Amino acid sequence: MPVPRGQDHRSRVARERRQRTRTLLIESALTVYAAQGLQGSVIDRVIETAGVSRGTFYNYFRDGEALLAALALEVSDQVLGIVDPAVRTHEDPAARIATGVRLVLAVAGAHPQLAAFMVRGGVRAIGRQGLAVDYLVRDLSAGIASGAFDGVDLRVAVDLVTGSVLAGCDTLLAAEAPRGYAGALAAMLLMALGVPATRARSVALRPLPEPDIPRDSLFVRAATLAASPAR
Amino acid sequence: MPVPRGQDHRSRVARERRQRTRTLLIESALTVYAAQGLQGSVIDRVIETAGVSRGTFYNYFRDGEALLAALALEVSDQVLGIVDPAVRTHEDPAARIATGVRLVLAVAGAHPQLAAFMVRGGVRAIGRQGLAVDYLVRDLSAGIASGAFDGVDLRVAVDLVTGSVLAGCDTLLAAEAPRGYAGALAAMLLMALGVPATRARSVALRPLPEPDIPRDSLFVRAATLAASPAR
Amino acid sequence: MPVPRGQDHRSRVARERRQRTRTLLIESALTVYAAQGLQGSVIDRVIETAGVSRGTFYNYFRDGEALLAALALEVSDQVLGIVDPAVRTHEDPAARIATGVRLVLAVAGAHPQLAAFMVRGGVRAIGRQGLAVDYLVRDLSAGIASGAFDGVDLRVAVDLVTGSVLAGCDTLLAAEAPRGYAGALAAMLLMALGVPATRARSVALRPLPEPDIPRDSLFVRAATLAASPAR
Amino acid sequence: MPVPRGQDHRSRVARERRQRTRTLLIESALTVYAAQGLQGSVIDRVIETAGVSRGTFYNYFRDGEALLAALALEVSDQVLGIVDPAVRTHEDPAARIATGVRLVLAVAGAHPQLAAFMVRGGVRAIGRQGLAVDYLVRDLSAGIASGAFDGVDLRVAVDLVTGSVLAGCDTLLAAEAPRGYAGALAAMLLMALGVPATRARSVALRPLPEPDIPRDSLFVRAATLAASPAR
DNA sequence: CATGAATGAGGGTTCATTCAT
DNA sequence: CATGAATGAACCCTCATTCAT
Repeated sequence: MPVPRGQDHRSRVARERRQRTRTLLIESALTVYAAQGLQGSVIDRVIETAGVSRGTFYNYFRDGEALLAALALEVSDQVLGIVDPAVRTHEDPAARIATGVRLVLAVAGAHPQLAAFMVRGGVRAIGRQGLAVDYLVRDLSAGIASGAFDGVDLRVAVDLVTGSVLAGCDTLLAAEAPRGYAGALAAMLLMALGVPATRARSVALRPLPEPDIPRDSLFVRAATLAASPAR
Repeated sequence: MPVPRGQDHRSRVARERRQRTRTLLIESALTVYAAQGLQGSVIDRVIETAGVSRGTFYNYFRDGEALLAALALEVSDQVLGIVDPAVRTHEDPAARIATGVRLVLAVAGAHPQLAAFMVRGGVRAIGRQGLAVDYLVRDLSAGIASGAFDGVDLRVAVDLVTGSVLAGCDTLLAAEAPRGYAGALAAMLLMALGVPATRARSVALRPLPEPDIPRDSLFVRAATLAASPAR
Repeated sequence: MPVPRGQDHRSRVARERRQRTRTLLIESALTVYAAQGLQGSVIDRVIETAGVSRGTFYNYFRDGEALLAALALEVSDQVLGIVDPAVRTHEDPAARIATGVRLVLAVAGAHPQLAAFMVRGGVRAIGRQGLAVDYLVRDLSAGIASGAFDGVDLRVAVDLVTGSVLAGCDTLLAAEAPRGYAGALAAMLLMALGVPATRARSVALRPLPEPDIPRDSLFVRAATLAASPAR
Repeated sequence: MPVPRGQDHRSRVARERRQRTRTLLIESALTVYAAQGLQGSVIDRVIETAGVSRGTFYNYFRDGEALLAALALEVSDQVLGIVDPAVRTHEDPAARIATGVRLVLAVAGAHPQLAAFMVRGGVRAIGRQGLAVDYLVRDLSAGIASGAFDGVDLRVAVDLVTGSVLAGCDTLLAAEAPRGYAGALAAMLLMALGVPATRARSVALRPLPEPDIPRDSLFVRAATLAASPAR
């Protein structure tokens, strides 16, 4: 009669539980930040949404800022996880930019919480140093170097793209985006970068594969949570 | 029924004083919002900066929100007062857009408090309904109607311009803007709108008259206040 | 018809009110510290005792520590104000020490809150640097220099006196002090300092003037407060 | 009905382990109390220092108070175990008092954790009822009865001795004690008790055997623990 | 109208203790 | 018995707003 390796088993179970609670808190945080931005009683609402006690929160995050940082990191990770693989299927810098922009807007459109998080100050949290900007810089630089984006200043281009996408999220959130909004925005960005109109439109409007959002992604789970808070 | 002169005089003086205090509070508010956004003890700092008592504040504004609204209105007014006259000197929609964008960035660059206010949430306060957007819509619509901006969706164009300018303010604020930043941004926006590159650059890089910022404008006075708070 | 100097009057009234509240808080603090020492919910009880709101407390003291510091200073001041004048009526170091010790114990005996405050940690707050110790050092040094306290180490003597007095306060607080307790303690301290027994006793047991405790002293008012908290 | 040996063995081993953990917790408690008094997260630090889980702690002590009580008892026991044997080698009450005082200070000097524990409130925990005071009373009473301490009030004498020793610990802790501090203090105490100066000094300054502090005493082990917490 | 003391709801954080595994 | 996640009461502190003078 084999004895279960109690030690191992116990600690594994504990570790898993810990991870689950941490994730739950981050999901709740997305829900809360999306709903009310950075102001007000963040922690209170997070724990209520998560169905967890006040003390538990502080067992996982030193304070609200730490939570926001963790959330920003997670959001950044997951968005990139969805967007970058599709971006990488292209060699052409213009196609990469267009794909990235369109996919980000697609995800934001499908997950209003993400759009809201970005618009309501989350982007500040991710910051200029955010990974997403690194990827954008990567593709813009390649285009500039290859002559595809002739005479373009990197800094200006980054602001153009990030600023437009953020404003786009706001529009998506307000449900005021016309059909083909994302494609049109991407096309205009390419034109701004010097891509001829015809090509810009053909690249930016070509069919886009559905973004592959995992069933248990942060965004999906947070949406569920928003619909029916734990407890 | 003749009003005694004394009466008249007294009430005029009183009205002027009232107006001065109100203006002082709005200037202080700009200083404070620019310095710390919406977090922390806003009103405390406003009255300290203005050198005015707590009670006085509430004699002029019902609450903090009312102050923010008044500030947003004032900022919007003054920016337009500086920018629109210069914009109106042009008939050409492209020139109008470029001039507007460049001047807004010039003012923001010259007055970090304005840039900070916009970036730190002031834009939310001004809102989409803000006058500035109306003017932008006016010029974009004209360009679309005239065929200058061919195949452009108004909504997308608005987002592109406003988003880029806002991101630009952030860059200016971080003092990371290269020389010619505003012109380059304007040129790219024109290209995005379908203006051919050569023309876009010639329009967007042509010499710009110094923005005419009145000596006693909100921005100038707020800067003074930031340097040496009243009292 | 003379106009009241409104400005002056108003600000004077305000200043007086401010002072009164501050004093009230310090009195309440003495009551509270005496009752429960340094542990537990100090601020809550202070404001309840003072009949004042939470916010008011923080308008006067940055935190509990600042309150304790102010209280310690005040206690130190007032005890010395009562004790030192009587001490100074003597030239003889032995008489000075004996008078000081007896008076401190007399005040502590008459005002259990003072005794409790010292025993419950207030002395830590006053600290070794407290003024009282300075005065003690002054008199001990004089005695050592004059040869009255022959072969005595200052540091050791300070500890002997302060330690004994503190222990004495504890005994007074427990109401276990026999008649003549303070005099007997003072006599033993003089003997420890090398004063011959007969003289020590004659000096330490000679009639002592009643300590002159002002009607509105901290101790008297705190006692009133303890009996019937404001509101 | 013979008990199987295995049973016996197992339970003995278990009992010993239990005892070891309990001791470890008490040692950790000394370390913690010495370092920070009663403020802050006592239990957290105790279990961290002991390298033991939260739950384990509560298997050994009902609550924090029970731990403090156990610690106080243990400290008291061990100090007396070191001091009393040496005291008992003397018949003379004066020698007994002097030896006791000097040894307590010697142990406190050698083990700052002990000094800190006593000063930081441990004495309150040990309380007047503490064994040490019983032993002091024993020797003082004998001296009074024998006429060696003529005209001395027991209560006053107890306060004098305990108060001075406690103040002495504070001085030792601050590392401000001059050479010969303990002897000088003891001599003054004897003089306070009526012992003539010459005799007091000869008794209190005579060579003192090194206190015999067992290698595995609470103090030694706690010091080790402070240097390198378990785990 | 100006003043500034007072208010108290609101939000943040800690830590002794419990309990399922 | 050991473990450590979860708990929540108890505190601490802030700041927009009111109101008597």
